[in-house]
This record gives sequence, structure tokens and C-alpha cells, in this order.
Amino acid sequence: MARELINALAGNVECVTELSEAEQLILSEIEPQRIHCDKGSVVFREGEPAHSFLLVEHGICFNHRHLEDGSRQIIDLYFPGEMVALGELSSAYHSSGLTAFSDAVILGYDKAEIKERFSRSPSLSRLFIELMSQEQANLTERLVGVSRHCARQRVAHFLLEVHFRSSRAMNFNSRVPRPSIFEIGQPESGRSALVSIPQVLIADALGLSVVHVNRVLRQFRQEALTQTQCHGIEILDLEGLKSVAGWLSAEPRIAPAQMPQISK
Amino acid sequence: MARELINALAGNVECVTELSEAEQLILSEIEPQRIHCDKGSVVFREGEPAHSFLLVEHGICFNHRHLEDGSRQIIDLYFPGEMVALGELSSAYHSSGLTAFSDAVILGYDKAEIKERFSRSPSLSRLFIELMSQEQANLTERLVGVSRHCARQRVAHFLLEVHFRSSRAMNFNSRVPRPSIFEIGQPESGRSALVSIPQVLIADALGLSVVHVNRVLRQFRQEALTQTQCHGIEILDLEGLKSVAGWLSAEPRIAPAQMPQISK
DNA sequence: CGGTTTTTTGATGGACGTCAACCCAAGTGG
DNA sequence: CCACTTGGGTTGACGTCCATCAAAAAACCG
Repeated sequence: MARELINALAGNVECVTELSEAEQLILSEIEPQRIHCDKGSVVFREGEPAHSFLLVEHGICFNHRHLEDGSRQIIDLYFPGEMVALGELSSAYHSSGLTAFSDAVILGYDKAEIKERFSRSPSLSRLFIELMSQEQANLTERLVGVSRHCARQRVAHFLLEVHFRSSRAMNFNSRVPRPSIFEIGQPESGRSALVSIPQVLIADALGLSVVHVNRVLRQFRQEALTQTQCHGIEILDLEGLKSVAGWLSAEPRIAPAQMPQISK
Repeated sequence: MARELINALAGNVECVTELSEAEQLILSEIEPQRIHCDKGSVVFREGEPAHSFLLVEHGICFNHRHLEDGSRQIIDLYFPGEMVALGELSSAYHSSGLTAFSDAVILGYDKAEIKERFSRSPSLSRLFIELMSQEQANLTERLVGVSRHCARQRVAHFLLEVHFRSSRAMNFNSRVPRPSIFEIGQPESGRSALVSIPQVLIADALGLSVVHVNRVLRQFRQEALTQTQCHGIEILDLEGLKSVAGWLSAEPRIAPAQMPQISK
């Protein structure tokens, strides 16, 4: 009985609780392949055939695309309990590569089987669509962020996102010993430590140069927003960083009135 | 019998042909609301409740988000036959606003009904997921484009994208008189005319200033890549523009070998 | 301990935003 | 018919943000 998939869904979307026993069973029955990846190893490259649907169990991965000029764009990071490149479920080829950032364990589910099982029940389909919507919303957010914010804001936002996503990831299978790459301290006295991420990764994710990322981080240090500790970036002033990033906590968007005329 | 929805799907995804008569009927039965929008009018704003699933029938719309500093980011354009913000299907509120760029007619389908009907058949669900994947791929493309390309490339790419999407849009209900905003000439002698789009829109879509967009367009004119004619941009040298944009026609991604070790 | 990777810092330059002005076409109202 | 507005396009001067180059310092890894 494999509950990883359901746990992962539960971590990402609320309506899992609405699933019936039978539906949960449908998901539990799928037996995943366990893929062990060494730190820094390439799980797959863009263009390779994509057989399976992937879920990160341990460690951190990121997917990326390589550009003509040799640089790479990191599209997203994946923490334990997160599903990799949902949008590629129906595609026969990977549109981006995946690399393990730390030693990682990835669960691979057969795509055909996943699709077949999801289509057995409307709720499961709905749930899947829900997930994709969420991922799309994230992408949109990222798009706006990258194109309209300066380096300071982007780096701050990135740190915060990594912080929150990695701490949420701790709730996923917390019984399992967590990989040592996680240096997350308790938020004692307002501070909290962070994953030790090389600056080049931040740069590639944000479309900045390593040099500039470094400079921004120095600024943050000088402003006592963060602090370096053994190759990790520790957040000292969460609220301060949030205000630098323009972080909207609950995203309560305004809703003025006015609808277009409707005819016929 | 309303076939707009099926036509739209057919224009975006191949597997529509696999749909059975019955499934096509399921879709044809839904009666959309017709929403007429004047040029420049706001169809809805971000944060407003989202009741319906929208399909552009005539005209051009774009969705956008407003930022703290007062600027706006245009997320995508929508041409006739394209579905607006697919990812929001399962969301109760619009995460971005929609504005009619020209006089437009939009078909509004009740979300609940769409969802109910899609969930009736696995093929329909699959089809929908397919669509969302595609949109996500586009978004990813845009993300990479915005963060890694210079203004020249971005503008060139934008012009090409608008060109191809608008000419594909002509195939959608071609029996209907096309809105006058479309000034698409036949590709006679290698040239082809383009929608007359204000530069400020290009700027907002690409995250550039109007001034700089203008400069880039001037360059293009000097290089005989484009030419202005009565408030429209005509593409003179399609291939030239493609090479400026780094446009990959068929996107044949390389697929080297190497898989990670698999255990258990 | 030397070789490699990552971080750090400075100097220089290019790309692009901002400000400010001017032009031109299309109304609009007298 | 003409003054006035309005919205977009065009152009120049100037400044800022950030990439690039280069090189040292620090951390890591046999």
C-alpha cells in the first residue's frame, strides 16, 4: 500500500479529503519505481522520451533548459512531496531536463497507468486539473516577477519561496530522516535557516549573473536581512525580506465592480 | 447546435478527431453566452469572481496583471478561436484581468457545466489536460524568453508569434467577416502584413519601455526587416526576423542517451 | 598539500529605463 | 474652417542596473 502519491496530493491541494475510499485505493495501488540519484546527476535531459510521471520523495531537484548561448535557465525547483513538471504528463518527450541538486530519491509512476487511473473517476480528473492550474499560476507569478522586478526583489523572493517550500516539504513523510542538505532550523527568535544553495543556481533560476547575485546577497548581509553560515543562507529578518520582495502573504486581490454588456 | 467549442479545440489540439459522435454532441449542446466588448473595454479585472469559461470568437483580447508601481504586465494575447486563461477553470476568481484590444465577441460557457461535461468522458478530460499542458509549455517558453533574451530578440519573437497566431486564427470560423483590425495580407512575394498593435502593448507584454520598443522597431525598419504602414507593422523579411529572434521552427530538441541507475 | 570549485570584490561597458520634447493624425466643438 | 485636445509615435540626453572580464580569497576534495 503506497500512500506517497496521496500524501503528495494532500500537501498540494485541499480537495483530497473529498476523495472516497475507493478513489484513494485507486491511487494507492500504483506501485512506483524508485529512482536513486546522486548529487549533481542528471535524471533526464530535454528531448528525451518521457515514460514516467515523477514525484520527489527525498532531496531536491530542479528542471532546466539549455539555451543556444550555453547558459541554462532553471525553471523550477522541486522539494520532497512535489510533482515534477506536471504539464508534461501528456507529452511523450521531456521539454526540460531534470537534475538532482542533492542526493535524491524520485518516485516514477507509469504515465499511462496514472492517466488511466485518473480518468476512472471525475474527482481524480478534477483534482489533477486543479494541480495543473496551481502550477500554471506559479509560472505566471514567476513570469511577472522575472520581467518586472529588479535583482534585489527577485533574489529576496527566491529566498522566501525556497524557505517556505522547503519547510512545507518537511511535513511530507516527516517520519523519514531528512536529507542532510536540509539545514532548516526552527524559527526560534524570528530567525530561520535555509537550504544551502550555490549562488550559481540562484543566478540561473533568476536570469542574473552569479556576480550580481553575490552582490545582492552582500547587501542583504549588510542590512542584517540574512547571514551566511557554512554555505547556507540564513534568513534573519523574515519580515524585512518580505518587504524587500514585495511579498503579498495571502494575495487578497481587489475586486471592483463592472461587467461588460451582454447581448443575445 | 453550437460547434464553436469543437472548432476551437480542433484548432488547438489534434486528438479532437478521436472524439466520438457522442462526445462531440456533449460539447455541442452547451449554449454559450455571447459577450460583446467594445474596443478598449475591460471584460473583467483581476480578483473578480469568475463564473464562466471564455472563448474568443471575434477580435483580440489580452489578459494582464497590475503591479504595485502602476505598470501592467500583459500575460497573453487571445485571438479568435483561442480559450482565455484555461488555468483558471477551477478557480473561483480571476487571477488576471481581461481587456478587449479591438471590438470583440467572446463566448462565455458556464464553468460548472463545462467541468461536468468534460468529466463525463475520459477522452474529454484527457483533451482538456492536453490543452492545459500546451498552455503551460507556452508560458514556460515565454518565461525563458523574457529572462534570457535581449530586447531585439524579444520584440522579433513577439512579432512572429502574433503573426502566426493571428493567421491561424483566420482559419477559425472563416465564413464570418473578420474584424477590420486584422490587416493580414496574403504572403505574396515573401511579405505579410500584421495586426496594428500599439507599441505600448508590445512594451507591456515584454516588460520593456515604450521608448525602447520604438528604438528596436526603428532598427528593424532600417534593416528592412519590417516597415510601418498606417499604424501597423508589416513584416518584410520573415526569415530575417526569425533569425533575429532565434526562432526554432519545429523545435527538434536533442535527445542524448544516459539514464540514472534504478534500484529496488 | 595542490587542484578544483565556489565566493568575493573591483573596474568597465552595454542595454535599457526615465525624462522631456516634438511630431503627426484624428477627433471635437465653436 | 480653424483652435484645441488627445493618443500615439519618434527622437535625444542622461543615468542606472546589471553583465562581463579579471583576479584574489575562501572553501572543498581528494
